[in-house]
Order: sequence, then C-alpha cells, then structure tokens
Amino acid sequence: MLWERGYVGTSPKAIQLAAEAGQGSMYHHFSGKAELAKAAIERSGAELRAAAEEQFAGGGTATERITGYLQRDRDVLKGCRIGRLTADPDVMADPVLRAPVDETFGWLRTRLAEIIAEGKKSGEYPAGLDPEQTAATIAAVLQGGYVLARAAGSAEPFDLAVQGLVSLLKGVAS
Amino acid sequence: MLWERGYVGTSPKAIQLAAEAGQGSMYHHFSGKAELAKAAIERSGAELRAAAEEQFAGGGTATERITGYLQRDRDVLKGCRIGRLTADPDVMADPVLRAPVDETFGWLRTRLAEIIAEGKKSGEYPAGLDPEQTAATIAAVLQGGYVLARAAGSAEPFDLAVQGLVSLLKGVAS
DNA sequence: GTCTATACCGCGATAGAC
DNA sequence: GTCTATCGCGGTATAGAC
Repeated sequence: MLWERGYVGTSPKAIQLAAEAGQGSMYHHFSGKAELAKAAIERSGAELRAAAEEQFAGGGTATERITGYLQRDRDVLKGCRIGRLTADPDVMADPVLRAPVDETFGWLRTRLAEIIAEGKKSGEYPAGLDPEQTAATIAAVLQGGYVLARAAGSAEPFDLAVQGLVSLLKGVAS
Repeated sequence: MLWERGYVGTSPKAIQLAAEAGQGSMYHHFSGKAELAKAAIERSGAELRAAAEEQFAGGGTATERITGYLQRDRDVLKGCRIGRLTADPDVMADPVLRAPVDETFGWLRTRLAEIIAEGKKSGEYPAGLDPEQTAATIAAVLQGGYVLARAAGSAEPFDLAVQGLVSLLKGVAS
C-alpha cells in the first residue's frame, strides 16, 4: 500500500481492512502508523537488496551484470517502492522513516561502485572511470526512468533511458 | 506548496492561508482543489521549460549546452516540482492533472533529442548514438538524482550522478 | 467578489470491555 | 490479544449573507 499510495495516502484503517485485522490488533502490535510504516519500509528495502544482489552475484563481466540488473523485469509503471517514498513529506521529515530509505540506496550505490571497480581492475573499463560517479548515474537512471514512465503513462521512456545508458557504458568499455 | 508537500499533502485551507485569501475567494475563482492544482502544475511546467530553454538556446557545442543544463544551480534537496507529482496517486489517477506533467517531460526529451541530433550532424557524436535514448537517459539522471539526493539528505548523490553522466557523454564524444 | 457559518467525512489514536 | 465505542481534528466543499 505504501508502494501504491505512499505514506500520506495510506491510512491505518485501510491497512486494517486489507489485512482483515481490527483496530485493536494493530495498535497492540504497533505503536502507530509510523512504526508500522518503518517495518514495511525495512522489509521492502531488504527485498530490493536481495533482488539486486541476485543479478550482481551472477557470473559474467561487469557490464553483463549491470545490464542484467538494468534490464531485469520490472513493474515500471508502479515505480520503485523505496524511491517513491522520497516524495513523501512525512517520511522525509522523520529520520526514523528516512533511515531505511537512505541505507537502501547507500547500499545499492556502494555495490554498483564495487562492480565497476572490478571492471576497471579486469581492464574492461578505462582507468579514468570513476566508480562512485558511475554507480550514482546508474541508480539515478533507474529512479528517473520510473519517474518519466509514470509521467508518460507508459514504460517506453524507462526502456529508452536504460538502453541509452547501456549504450553509453558499452561506448566507454573496451 | 505542491512542490513541498505534493497534491495529497496540500489542503485548500493551507493554500488560502498562504495566499491570504478567504475560502469564498478561492471557490469563486476555481471549482475546487483539482482545478487550482491544474493551474499551478501548468505554470510550473512552463517555468521548467523556460529555464531549460535558456540553457539550450545558449551558444556552444551540444555537449556544452547539455552539461550547462545539467550543472546549472538547482534546489536539489527540494526535488523537481514536476517530477515529484508522479508519486502522487491522485495526480496520476486524474488525466487532467497528469497531462501537463506528461507534456513537460515530453517536451524536455524531444528538445534534448534535437540537441543530440545536432551534435551528431556536426560530427561531435558518433552516428550510432540514438538521440531519443540518450535524451531519456539525461532526463532520467536528473530525476533520479533528485530521488537519490533526497534519500540521502544531501546533494552529493545528485552531483555524482550528473558528473558520471557528463563523463560518459564526453567518453563517446569525439 | 468576498465573507462567515456550517456540513459531512475520514484520519489517527485512545478507552475500556471481553 | 482483539473487539467496539468514542474522541478531536482537519480536509473539502457548500450556503447564504453582505
């Protein structure tokens, strides 16, 4: 529900209805909306990391693993579960809720930078390529691709952006 | 206010307070929240186009104009006024509100593609570079850069992503 | 054209019975 | 642990006076 409607747009009552749980149950197990959201965000972050690592850990060159990650099947029009939360004022205002969002993208950028560094070591990428910068660019293309796709009501801009990035990466690869 | 709190997070009452206008005035000039938001979104879209065109129309090579646009001063942590709306369920669900968002990004991608096509014509970029793809990638890096920056609570990821993209572009340019 | 008053609803949380 | 009842608040809009 966070994914579809965001934090502000999701009410405890709606959650209870979807979970077929009563008010009392919810407030017995969670102190309130924020704590419940925290649990949900941490879970989504863990799932995102697991899904990404599946691609990263597979064999192949750095470019192969990165393009595999970029081009894996995605629910493009629904956007990114974690990324969409950055537009939620209440999430951004609460350090406890922002933390798991921050950590997830921090992990992703670090992991991508490692793979690019490996690609440099193996001679796949030129020595001048900056791993941190390139990692941020890759993560940004995905997040921005979701934004463009949702704006257009079509997955096309996402696919174009990803293809454009892959072409640029192949352009600098030896 | 749309920029800071989004559509769902902005109430008519708050708007009236900020504008020092009464309820009656607002409902006399606008049929309701949606129509008011439509006007605001269209205005933001026009401003975004004007600001971008300022960079695009300046002199210089295609790469210079694109990097000028990418690196211009931005309120990174506040995000993109138009892009953030793609996370708003009520905006996405209403075709009338989504239309100006769609048109703004449509215009931006088209304009960037034109500049890249000019760069190809002048021999700055290789014939194999796809203008539409590259344009989508550039727009996505900006939108995604905002997302990463807001997640991190720092402009750094945005700057890294932009620099990474500029490096890749320069890598394929002759 | 602008004002105040009012209406209706749903949010987020609490209270206290069972 | 779960239930129902209730609370106070603010969102969104309308009514009708001025």
